[in-house]
Amino acid sequence: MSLRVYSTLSRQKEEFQTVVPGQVGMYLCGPTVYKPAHIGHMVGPVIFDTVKRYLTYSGYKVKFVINITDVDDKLIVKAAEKGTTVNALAREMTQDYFDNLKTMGVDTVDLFPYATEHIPEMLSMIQTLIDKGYAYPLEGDVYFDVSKDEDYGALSHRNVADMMAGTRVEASDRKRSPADFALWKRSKPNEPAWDSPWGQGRPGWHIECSAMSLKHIGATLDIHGGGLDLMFPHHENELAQSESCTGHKFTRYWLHNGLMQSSKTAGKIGGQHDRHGDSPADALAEKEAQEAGKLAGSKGAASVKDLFLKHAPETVRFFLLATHYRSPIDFNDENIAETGKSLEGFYRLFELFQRITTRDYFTLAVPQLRSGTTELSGDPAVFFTELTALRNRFLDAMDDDFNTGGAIGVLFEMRKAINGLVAAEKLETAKGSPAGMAAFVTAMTLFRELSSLLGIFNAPPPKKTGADDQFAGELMSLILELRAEARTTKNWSMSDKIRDRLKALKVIVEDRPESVTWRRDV
RNA sequence: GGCGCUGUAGCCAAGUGGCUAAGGCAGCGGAUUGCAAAUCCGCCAUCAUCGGUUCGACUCCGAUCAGCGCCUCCA
Repeated sequence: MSLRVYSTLSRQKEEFQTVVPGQVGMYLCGPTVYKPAHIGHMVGPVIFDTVKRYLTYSGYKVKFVINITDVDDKLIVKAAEKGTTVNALAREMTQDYFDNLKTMGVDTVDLFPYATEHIPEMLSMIQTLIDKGYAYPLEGDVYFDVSKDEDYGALSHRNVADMMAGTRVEASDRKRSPADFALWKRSKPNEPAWDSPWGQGRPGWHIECSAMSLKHIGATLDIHGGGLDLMFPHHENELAQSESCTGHKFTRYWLHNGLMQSSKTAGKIGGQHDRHGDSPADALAEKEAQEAGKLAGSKGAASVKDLFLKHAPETVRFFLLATHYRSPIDFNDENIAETGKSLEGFYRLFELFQRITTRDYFTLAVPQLRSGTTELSGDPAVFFTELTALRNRFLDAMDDDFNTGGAIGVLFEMRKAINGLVAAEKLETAKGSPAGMAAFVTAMTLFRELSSLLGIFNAPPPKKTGADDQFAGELMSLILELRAEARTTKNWSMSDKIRDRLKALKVIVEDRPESVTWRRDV
């Protein structure tokens, strides 16, 4: 099967064909760096990091760009609140963002362009739009004239008249139409400002993405990603500006990811949402409830760094990818904790591999390209037949609009199949055959090849608290040695007492055919 | 009001015009174990409701109910 992707513009899955064969230009709308990132900010990067991994594996050369918005109203307000400068705040929060990306395993981004470093490109674009009659300067601002763009609204499937009907936009007397949006805003005193043909000012929100994507990728992007909330007005406006400016199709495939939701608060205020009918007080309460249930708007949304105090980053990444990227994700501690539990079985498998083969799973050399995928042949033949089928299902799922949830399901099945092999071939005892061992290694190599496409299981899981302490390790050796003596004399009550008491201390002891292992379970 | 999305087992979740509707977590039964743990095997869903199209629908269409998003410079 070849790759198909769902594009918001056409509202259907399309055959994936790039502008330049074999190459992909991918642009993702990044953060406005005015506050610490929360989990919602990580969704897009994790998803598109995974997309890049898969495209690269499929043989494409991918350029992946995420912009950093470092000038914006919110930044200005926040910097003033904190008594710092816009620049200093932006730098601090950008670093926070980068730290979080790294922790989440997002390491395939090629470039993070900054808005403030692309002012000349934006000015040039704005000038072109004015020259072509798509934009008009007004008292130091410059607006895009929506009425000049016949396709306006195509992406979000709405038209200007309908939108106006429902909004309480006070018709700004200054703009020709309330729907017109700012390309350039004149600055007030003490605000960041740049010289322009229209006076001192700063860029509007949307123009930076148009200018930076044009400069760093080209007039036509293969993939433009972002959260569903950005579809309108941000992406609609980008689209309008860019196509009006360059005359080329702006983006081949629009990929929008679903948003994080918190079930803790969402839905508590029931009833039909009617923004016109409610009393002001009700409307306010309703809005607050909605804001709280919506991570992005919630002032109280935990920062990513706080989240990592409770959950391992790999668990969070796995959790995000277990649901299709276009679906909303219900984010709460219980759901993530459950994901954490379901990962334990994989960690057991990696330990098993180490124990049996004495090889380090995480340094297994794996194929980097689909064309060079792990060869699956040998004994037992039925096992290899099963592996082949599983691999095909995994890749088919990924080919179908990056269905990571389906692919993850295949990983669980692969885990079961491999554990089954180990049991059937008695690999954990001295009776294991060379062919069985070889099959085990091959299967784990394939597992690593596929799981790495999701950016997971690339490194050993973090040790549980206390388990990496050398002193604790030595004590455990001593205890287990004494327990082993008790067991040789069949002193089961002593043996069991030790194990039970350790269990109360969150130390799990496992007696295996030829060894005893322990681990922390916190 | 306008434009959209979602509703699959106790919970999370993939998917399909017809063959057994993935997988995980929890639960139950069994194998294994001195007993456990881990692992394996087995069990656990008339796919929100009603109607229509069809030889046949959970899948397509319509209505209803419920939840949610955007229209307000949130990823």
